[in-house]
Amino acid sequence: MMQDEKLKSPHDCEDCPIRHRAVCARCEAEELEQLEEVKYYRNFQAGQTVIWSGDKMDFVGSVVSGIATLTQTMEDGRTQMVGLLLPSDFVGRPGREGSAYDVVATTDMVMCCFRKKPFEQLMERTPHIAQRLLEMTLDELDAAREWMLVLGRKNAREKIASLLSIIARRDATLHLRPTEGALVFDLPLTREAMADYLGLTLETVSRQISALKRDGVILLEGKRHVTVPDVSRLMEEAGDDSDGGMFA
Amino acid sequence: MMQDEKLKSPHDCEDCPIRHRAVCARCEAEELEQLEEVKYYRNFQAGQTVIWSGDKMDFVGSVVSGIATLTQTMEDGRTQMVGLLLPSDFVGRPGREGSAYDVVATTDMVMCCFRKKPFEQLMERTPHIAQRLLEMTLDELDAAREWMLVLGRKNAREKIASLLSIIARRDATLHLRPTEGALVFDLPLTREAMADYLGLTLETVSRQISALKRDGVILLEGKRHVTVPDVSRLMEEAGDDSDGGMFA
DNA sequence: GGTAAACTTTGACCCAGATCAAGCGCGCGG
DNA sequence: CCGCGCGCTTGATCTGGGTCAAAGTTTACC
Repeated sequence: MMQDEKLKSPHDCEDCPIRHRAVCARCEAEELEQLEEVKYYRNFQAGQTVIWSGDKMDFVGSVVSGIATLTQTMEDGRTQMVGLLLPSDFVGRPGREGSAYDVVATTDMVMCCFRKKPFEQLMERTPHIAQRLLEMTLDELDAAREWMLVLGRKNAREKIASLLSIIARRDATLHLRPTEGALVFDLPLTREAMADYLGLTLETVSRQISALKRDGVILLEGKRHVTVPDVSRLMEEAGDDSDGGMFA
Repeated sequence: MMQDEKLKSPHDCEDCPIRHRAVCARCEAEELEQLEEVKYYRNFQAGQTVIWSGDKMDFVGSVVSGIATLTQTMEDGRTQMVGLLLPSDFVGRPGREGSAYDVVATTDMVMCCFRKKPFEQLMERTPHIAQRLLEMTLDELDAAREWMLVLGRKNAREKIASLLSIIARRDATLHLRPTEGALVFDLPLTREAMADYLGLTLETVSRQISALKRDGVILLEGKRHVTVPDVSRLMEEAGDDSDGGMFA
């Protein structure tokens, strides 16, 4: 296991790729300067654990690039993914010592970290940060509740379709790819990780993906590269309102 | 359907039963005065809908007494409860027009409502409110994620045990009932509502409750009055660490 | 006090998804 | 170039919880 390196900030907040969507989105130039003082970057390799559940966290931060997962594990080993962290998502909880979940990088990842104590103090002085964090937390809560519907009431095929459409949607907003009608993206998760997200076994995930492919809902190139020829068809399969405000 | 009544505030914030746990918990006397100006109370009867999903909300507020549920419904009628609102819990989302969920009173309920616009403005001026709301939202997010594990990975018996232990725990913190060893409480939900919370059918809920009773994990008086003779036994059945910090 | 409606329990049966078991294909180190 | 390991697919079988059905119990309202 190579140790992750702490780098001197490789770039300014000003031209940070997540400048306008992360927890710092609303900050003024002067507020950014204060953040820069407690900030540092960390690189993680695919597969590396960022934080273990229960561990003391001395930082919070934002995903700059790459993808991480948030998972919970029972004593007997059953695991449930409870969050998928994409660029601009926030990691850690101000006002709490330890992490409640395992955070694992599933791809190589760069995080913009803030030392926890100073960040918490900064938050008290800087409403722009607290406001933005509240907004992001409310969004995450909505996402978590939407996922509760998926876990509690959807069948395996609908679950897979739901996951694909969420990844597709987030991927689309990320690197603004218009692609009229069809969507193309890479799955950032193994079949097993998908199973952990969906409350299924990896075998069922594999079977349902094969079924969606067979039925023409998706096209696969290799195991990970997905094309969705008809997005509203996918949404139907997910059991959601078709075209739920997608063309906004 | 009798129309709910809008009452002139029946009591002062100062002696409000949820004064120190609701969104106003951190407010100073002077801040409370400002809140009082935009506040009013509403009573709901058991079974009454507080807000329909999608409806425009012109207020936010706190549950003062009674219990409400937050549910999501698919077009074909499948429903999933995504939240249980107990006294001091916050209803509504600042910065969003409509409600994403149905909110339904399951018992007679009193809500302390704030007109939405003025509340939002107040929040910008009053860090104590925003801070507290952030804290409460983070707690709800943790609860939602814990519930994702329940929905995704636990079997029916563990689900029921999890629900019982959550209700017992929240009930205990509510009206500080020490009751060494044994816990006693009333189920605030029908079997069907429990099923909607747990992603089960009401038949399975009924069967598993009977099984827990048969096995001596719980005692029932009538359908709703529950005694838990051994809390750590219940936690075991739920698949959680036994005595997870319960005796704090 | 009686009847209807709502809620709950229990039984019989079935099926979606879990489990167990092979085997494939690709990338990597030797 | 080979062989090993990991991720993935597919098949066979099993089972927990869903579905359908009936009947018991409580509550609410005439």
